[in-house]
Amino acid sequence: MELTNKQITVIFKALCDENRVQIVRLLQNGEKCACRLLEALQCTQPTLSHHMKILCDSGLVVGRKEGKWMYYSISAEGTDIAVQCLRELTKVSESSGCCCK
Amino acid sequence: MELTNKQITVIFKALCDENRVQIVRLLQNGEKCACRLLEALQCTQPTLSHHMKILCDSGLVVGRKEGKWMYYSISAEGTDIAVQCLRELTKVSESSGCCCK
DNA sequence: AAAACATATTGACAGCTTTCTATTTATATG
DNA sequence: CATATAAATAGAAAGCTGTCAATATGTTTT
Repeated sequence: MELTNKQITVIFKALCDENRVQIVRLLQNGEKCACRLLEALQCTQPTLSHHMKILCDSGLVVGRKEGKWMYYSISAEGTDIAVQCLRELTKVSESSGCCCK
Repeated sequence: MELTNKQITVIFKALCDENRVQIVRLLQNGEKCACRLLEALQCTQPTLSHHMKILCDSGLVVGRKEGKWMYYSISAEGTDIAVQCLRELTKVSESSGCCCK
């Protein structure tokens, strides 16, 4: 998995905003309709729509349209990529000196 | 480990900027002096200092002062917290319906 | 076809981020 | 002690982000 610096920022930008973190928490209970999220979120519908776009762009969340409703859920694949990305990015190479370099 | 939404945003804000992602990559090879990072980074010294502050605030990076030099490295503890935080945040509860809710 | 509803898009504005130059603080050296 | 060096801070400018009101798009129902 080779991600550019730019792609990495897109993933983690999703979690840079308190409202979006809250949305992810709400989705931990399973797939939710946008209107349900809106009820829980003290913001307007366009603002929610904006946040959902950023979450979907990051890959952490996926949307599914059903009639006039939009259902969102946490993406297992997307979150696996994010976790692996974070692990690899913060992994210190074995040949690197400890604190005594 | 109970982090607030705000604390979570502070962690991931560190990785929302391409320059900071690049800095973390540079630190994968081990502890580095600020002046070394500056050489590799096409930005001014105050800008680097600003980014290092955000990285340290996130806990992903730690700084160590030695004389007039400042040495930075990836924090094993901080990155473990970040990975665990990301895992927990994106974990879907077992009782949640699949796609058929 | 018209009305109602759910969501997305547009455009505007306030506030935050990134970046720079200039300056300050702290440390080492002649 | 004066000078040089490394890093942090202050202040300002440009650009990005989050937010809203208004509007558009798409879907269902009457």
